[in-house]
Amino acid sequence: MSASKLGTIAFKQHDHQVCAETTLKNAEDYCRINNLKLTSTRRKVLELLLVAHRALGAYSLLDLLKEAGFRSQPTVAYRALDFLVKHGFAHKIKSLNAFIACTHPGLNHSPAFMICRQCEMVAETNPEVPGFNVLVDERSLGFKVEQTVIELQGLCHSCTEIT
Amino acid sequence: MSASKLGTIAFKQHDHQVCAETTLKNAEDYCRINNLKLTSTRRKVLELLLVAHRALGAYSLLDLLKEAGFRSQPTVAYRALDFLVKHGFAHKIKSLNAFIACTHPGLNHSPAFMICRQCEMVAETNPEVPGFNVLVDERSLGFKVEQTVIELQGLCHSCTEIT
DNA sequence: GCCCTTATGCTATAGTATTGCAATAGGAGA
DNA sequence: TCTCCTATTGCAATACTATAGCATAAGGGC
Repeated sequence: MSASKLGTIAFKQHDHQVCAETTLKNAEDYCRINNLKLTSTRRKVLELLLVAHRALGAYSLLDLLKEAGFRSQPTVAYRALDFLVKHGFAHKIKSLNAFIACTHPGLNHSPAFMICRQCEMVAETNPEVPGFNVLVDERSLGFKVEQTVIELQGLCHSCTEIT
Repeated sequence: MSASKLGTIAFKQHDHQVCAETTLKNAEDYCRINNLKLTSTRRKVLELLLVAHRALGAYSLLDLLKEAGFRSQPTVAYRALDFLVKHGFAHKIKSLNAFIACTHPGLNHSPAFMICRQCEMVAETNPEVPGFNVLVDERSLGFKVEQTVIELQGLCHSCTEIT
């Protein structure tokens, strides 16, 4: 049985390649509509992140870019990542200094991430995911929240079972 | 009027020097009781963090250590910081790659931080701070949370008023 | 005194990210 | 088409953050 047949609710099963292609197509559409340029480097970086299906450091990405025949100076990766993050196609995981593709881009959303310390999978929550809820009352906090970084580290369902 | 007379609820006013001394004394007590060694470098780093009263990068800290007559190799700062973080005397703010003193150390707590992008102040929430609440239901998430990184970026009360 | 553990000294290097400036490409408007 | 403008890319250097490895020293228990 292939690994893609296994899974849990949050770290759910699917074919990465199909998932990647669909998301890439969506990204292209989104860019066309919003007059953004998904240049070949940017597209490749997004594709690499999607196929990897986990968080990648900028320099790992750079290696992959190199293999794919792109230039491999840091700026190449960082510039593409800046673009992708800025427009919601990817997120930076601060805990890992790494980047992950976003599967529902375009929204200016601030998701939370669940990072499995064992299998290194990163799951992004979205408003539909039950079980997680952050309540912020800016008035009583005395703080105007503009951005949130919420990263939960622990064990995903699969890894909990194994242990 | 001194800056210490001003303030908000979350970023509340107080005399940093007094605050620092009290917290340092508490840290000493805690270490004595728990058989930990608050060596002079560790103590100095904690003091510097407390007096700065904001997040400091390891290398800023290193500069301050140097001024204070300590050695200034990175390991000096990082080792002290490791100790302080490990035992709850300080926290690392991942968003900033910087460190901040904790004013209620010893507890193995996972606080949330509010980071003002304007004045760079960092406030640590604790369970008593109203207005902030994270609800995690591990069962429905399918994820066993071991550690949390929660960092809110925005504007503190004072900076909101000014703007 | 001896052993063990923890902390420090020291050097080197790994890993992450940005700056600055020149060159180029592609679209908008004359 | 030509020109201007803006966004992107090429390129080199450098800044910033963090850890590894191994030798030495300090302190506590027996």
